Amino acid sequence: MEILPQSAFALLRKQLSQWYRCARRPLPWRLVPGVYATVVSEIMAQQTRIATMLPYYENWMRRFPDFEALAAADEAEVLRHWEGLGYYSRARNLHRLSKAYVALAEKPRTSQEWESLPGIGPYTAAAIASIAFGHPSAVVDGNVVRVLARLMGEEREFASNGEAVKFFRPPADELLDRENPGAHNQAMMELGALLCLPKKPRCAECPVAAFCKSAGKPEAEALPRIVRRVVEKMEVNRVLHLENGAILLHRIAADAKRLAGQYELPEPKLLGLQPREKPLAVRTRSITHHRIVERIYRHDGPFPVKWTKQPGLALVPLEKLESLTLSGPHRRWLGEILGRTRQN
DNA sequence: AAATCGGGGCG
DNA sequence: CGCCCAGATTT
Repeated sequence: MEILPQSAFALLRKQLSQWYRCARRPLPWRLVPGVYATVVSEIMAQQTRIATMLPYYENWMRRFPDFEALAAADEAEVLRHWEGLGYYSRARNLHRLSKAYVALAEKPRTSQEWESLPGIGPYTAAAIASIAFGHPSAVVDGNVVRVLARLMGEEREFASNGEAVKFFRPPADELLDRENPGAHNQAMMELGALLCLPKKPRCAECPVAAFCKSAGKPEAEALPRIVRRVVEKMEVNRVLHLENGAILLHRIAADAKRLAGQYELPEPKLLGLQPREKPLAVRTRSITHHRIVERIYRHDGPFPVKWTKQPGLALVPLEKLESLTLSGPHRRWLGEILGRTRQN
């Protein structure tokens, strides 16, 4: 896998590491590093922008400062701290991981050892082993795929993100700075996050532009070429019903595939209602390849069918909302809608 | 190999 | 509305 002439590798690594030392963001897991901080930050960052997960990270570390604290916590409280971040299996797996970790006499160190723990795949295992233990395992995430595709001028079309990750693993391994793998891996990702942007890359500021086949060219923006899934649109109606300082909520079944055990505003069909003309509020959210428009209708009663017969429906006093895990952005919605309703 | 997870922010 | 983010797991 010929990326560059051998003589160029050492200089590229040096340019990259010098840039990284100055340009790296002062992220909390860099300021207060450690094995636990690395694990939590890497799992929270999966498929999630750093800016999005940052407040969750701070809150999480206050409540669960180490593996022991997390292992001792209830799953309900763990999920409550993940509420709104999405991909909730990450939180369950991190909880399981902590319980397994504290029970281990020999703690995992290598990438291979970490990958046997729940929620740890190839990327996260390599990240933990390199950053927290200095082991020479190269990471390949979305940033690294983009940086390498442009560096190498790789124009082939990949059928999926996974295929691209597989393709760029050998060159990532070859390029890895084995003397300083943690900083090198983070530098590659930081380059993708700060300069080698998906659109309008800032090649003029790039420390490795001299080695890059796409630097300064308009073609850079088109790399990597990955076939993306079509976005599916969905529409959902929901009912807001308030009664004596309580709100009607639907608890999603514990064995449901998605959002198990979480609370949401009930859909009209659960209550035998038809959505009326004018929604109280309209909210849009998205997850992976879904884009969901949700219309929230106010209903003061009465109900055509006795809803108390429906499983999972319950009137929850507003002051008890704090301890429940609400689905996705529901807590934010309720804050907005109830705040407005109160004024009316 | 492909689908799923039903989150969010940006241009 | 399209794109993509420090991906992993299930099918």
